[in-house]
Amino acid sequence: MRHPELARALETAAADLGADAVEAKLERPAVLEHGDLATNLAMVLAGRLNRKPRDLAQNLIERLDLGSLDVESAEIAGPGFINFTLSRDYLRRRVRDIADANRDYGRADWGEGKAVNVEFVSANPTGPLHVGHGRGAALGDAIARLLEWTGHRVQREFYVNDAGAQIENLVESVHARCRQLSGQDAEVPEGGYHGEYVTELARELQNVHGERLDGPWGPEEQREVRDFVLERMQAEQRDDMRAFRVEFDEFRTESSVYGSGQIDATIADLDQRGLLYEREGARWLGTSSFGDDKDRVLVKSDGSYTYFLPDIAYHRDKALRGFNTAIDVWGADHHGYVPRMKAAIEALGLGTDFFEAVIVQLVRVERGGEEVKFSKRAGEFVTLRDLIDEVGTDVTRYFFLERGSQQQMVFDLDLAKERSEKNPVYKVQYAHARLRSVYRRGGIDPNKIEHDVDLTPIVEPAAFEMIKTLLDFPEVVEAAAQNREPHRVVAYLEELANQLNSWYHAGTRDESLRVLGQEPSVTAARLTLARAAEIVLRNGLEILGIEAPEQM
RNA sequence: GCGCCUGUAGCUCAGUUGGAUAGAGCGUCGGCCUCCGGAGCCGAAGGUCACAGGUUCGAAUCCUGUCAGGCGCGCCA
Repeated sequence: MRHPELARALETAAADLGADAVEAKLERPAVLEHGDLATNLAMVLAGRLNRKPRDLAQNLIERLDLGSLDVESAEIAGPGFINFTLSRDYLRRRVRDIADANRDYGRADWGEGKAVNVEFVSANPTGPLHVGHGRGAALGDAIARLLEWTGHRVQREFYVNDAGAQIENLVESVHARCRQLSGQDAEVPEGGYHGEYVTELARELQNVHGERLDGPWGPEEQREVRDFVLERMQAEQRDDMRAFRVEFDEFRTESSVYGSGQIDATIADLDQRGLLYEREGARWLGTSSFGDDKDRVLVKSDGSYTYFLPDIAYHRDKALRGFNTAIDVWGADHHGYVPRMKAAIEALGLGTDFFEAVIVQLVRVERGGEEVKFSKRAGEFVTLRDLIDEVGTDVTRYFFLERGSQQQMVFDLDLAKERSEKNPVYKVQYAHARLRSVYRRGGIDPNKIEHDVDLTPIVEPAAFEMIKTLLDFPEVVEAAAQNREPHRVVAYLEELANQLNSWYHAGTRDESLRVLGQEPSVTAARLTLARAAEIVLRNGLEILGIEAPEQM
């Protein structure tokens, strides 16, 4: 909960006592008895001013005009905390602010319109997306949403590695299946793709081309099949992403980087900066002067490029396109790649803040306590499509977003399929639906709920606890956006849902605590609070890309 | 061998950027509700924050070391 006036007053008081340019931090104490807000300012200043913290706290308090700051009491506690209890009227007023802000509550403008490119998923077009991609997709999209909520201009981007050897590998695998389908002896090559979908591709090709593809393939056939396979796989991945409620603004292909002359431009750029050198017939980039373990090859001795070079060119292009920041969501197996990319970015003179990598750890899927390893269609892994089909987009996104991305996670299918409040997704969605249903039962149009009503009928301590949680929302959004950590929003929503549900359930035991059927003034006040809670639940779910249902 | 990530309740995970008495869900146990079952409601038990030092008014959080797990260390992509 923010209280800028109080924070400023504390800073002024600190300056009066001889400590200027300090920032007064206010936080919600963990225990009720410690009031509504607390500051450790006196303890922070004690060392600097060489004074006793508790005395300092006393001096600070004396310099505050408590009444005008809506502070009812300010108490010194423990080693030197100052615990503030705010007037109930202040809290009630701020409920009204939430209802007024409505869909904008939680939004901020500190992003100052900066352009951020968020690149995620970026799967090879060689097969269906798997659960790991799903986690990256949920994370990348939620980060994008968080940045949008905090005043950034965001582009969601998917990098398609359509030029690598893996495509040829898939084409060879399809070739083998084609021959098998026509009754010939053929083996999927070593390290090839074995999933059922490869056979599907072969079958489709046969339907189109008949027997033409049964024999050996010349360059013509190779190219045709390659194009076909690329298009099919990309289309499928796009469909999966759409089903997962992720819309990319841009699919950038590796081949377009090759075709645009940016490789040469990148080489020239680095060369001009004197960071390239030749050794053993290869061209190296001196990444080790920018924090990398060792220098890296860009052009191999046979004249071909390493994977690294087009990747640098691609990221350089992000800067040329005008982005202030490029965030990449990468799987944990690529984390070792981060230092060299950061080094390359710095070598290009783009600074240390332009590029950011968010690492997402592995997902293990379990059913009945046992790991689920394979999907029928993909063979070696569980596909995202399997998860969506089985438990739905909302649940899948929520589960992926619930944990810190650096945390390896277990996806518990049994819990995910549970359609009760045991399942945290439903608990949060129920909380929202419940409030919508209160409006329906009361024949109330939520958009016409009067905010400017007398809120003094709100007196229950539980209600004020919930109000304080509602007031925390903008700070949670800010911290989540700054740290690229959507899971903070999830944890917050679960806490809010718990409070809301228990506020609501109190009415099933004691009718006088219900929203509807009270004195008109009481119902009106509680409706405004309900509205504020509904708004926060809805806005929070929107940040996660999860639906806020009218009813369950 | 080196680097990065992780280690918190039986399980899955949070922990307000160093704050006060470490939290939630699942599971377990008790009560309520229910024809039964499920769901739901109320409550309880459950902790050497991997371990050992250090930094300071204060450490799950920062530093050092150890242990355990994951990942990565190509002129592969």
